[in-house]
Amino acid sequence: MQQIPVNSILASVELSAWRGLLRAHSAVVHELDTELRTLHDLSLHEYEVLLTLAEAPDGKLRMTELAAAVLLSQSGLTRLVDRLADAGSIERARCEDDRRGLNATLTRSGRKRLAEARATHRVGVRARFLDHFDEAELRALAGFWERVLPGATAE
Amino acid sequence: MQQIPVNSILASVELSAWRGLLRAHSAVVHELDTELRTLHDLSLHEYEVLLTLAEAPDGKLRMTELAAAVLLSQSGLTRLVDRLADAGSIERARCEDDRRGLNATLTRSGRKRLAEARATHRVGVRARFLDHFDEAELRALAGFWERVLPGATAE
DNA sequence: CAGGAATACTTGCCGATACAAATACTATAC
DNA sequence: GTATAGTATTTGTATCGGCAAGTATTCCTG
Repeated sequence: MQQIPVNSILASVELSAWRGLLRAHSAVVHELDTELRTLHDLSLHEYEVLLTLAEAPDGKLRMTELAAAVLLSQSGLTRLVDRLADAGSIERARCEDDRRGLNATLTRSGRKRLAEARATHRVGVRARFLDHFDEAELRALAGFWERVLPGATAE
Repeated sequence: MQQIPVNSILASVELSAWRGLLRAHSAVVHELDTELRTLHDLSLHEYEVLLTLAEAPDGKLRMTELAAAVLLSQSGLTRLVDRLADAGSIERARCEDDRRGLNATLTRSGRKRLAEARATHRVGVRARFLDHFDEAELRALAGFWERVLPGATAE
């Protein structure tokens, strides 16, 4: 898959492809995060938690599932949910069939908050990322990520 | 550049392209970081600082340049360099022509540390990212990042 | 060449996150 | 059914990184 000598310094295309990813990710994510914080007092991670909950089958998810979905450690998620719960956007309910577990759900206010933020974020992601590509390229990108990630890239 | 209704929910290809980026970045970076920490007691950021210094024209860089190169705030860089200096990998020298500034340089031990880590990291980046693509795709990726980043993606 | 603005860097402080240990509950083995 | 192991979550503690304020030095303007 490569005709570059295997132990050499990374070739220039490789560097551009790899470092470019780091830079692009950093720049775009930082801007989107700042935008959400400024306009909606929500971090990108918090936004993703609200969104993930909104899209969950029954509108509820276990803490562990939520942590996996937003790429956060369990303890990280616990505190993030603490914050969202303090803000009244989320509620935790002891799971009836397995009383170790908790289901997080959006409150009415959380749903409202998400709807507002979602409009902002959708536009932001388009403007800073998606609009730079045509549909074939987006498809190509999606395919690339599947190769890199053995696991899922699904919505 | 898009035939998707502008205010709709993000279409599925878009989601895969965007969320895939987030996931792929997170997974790959996390693994590379862990690898460097485990094998060389160096974070990815620390590694990048050492590498950036090694590749600098005179082997030295001002703190500000370094901060920009590794995508860190100035204060973040100050502390990172503190750590590397405590570890004996870097030295800070008051800049003679502008005595506000400091030049960071690698020590002999820092150079050695970098050389070791570099071998690991090169293989790691290939295995987890670069090897999934052929050369044309790498070129395509590099081009994508240039679009997303108005600024440089150069080595 | 004095005084004020700008620049380079560091420090004080704080928030976010991770890892490991603790807690609470469930499942399994006997 | 009790003991043991396993799972779900939280809490204790530490680190990393950011912002804003502080210090030192240089640049600019008259």
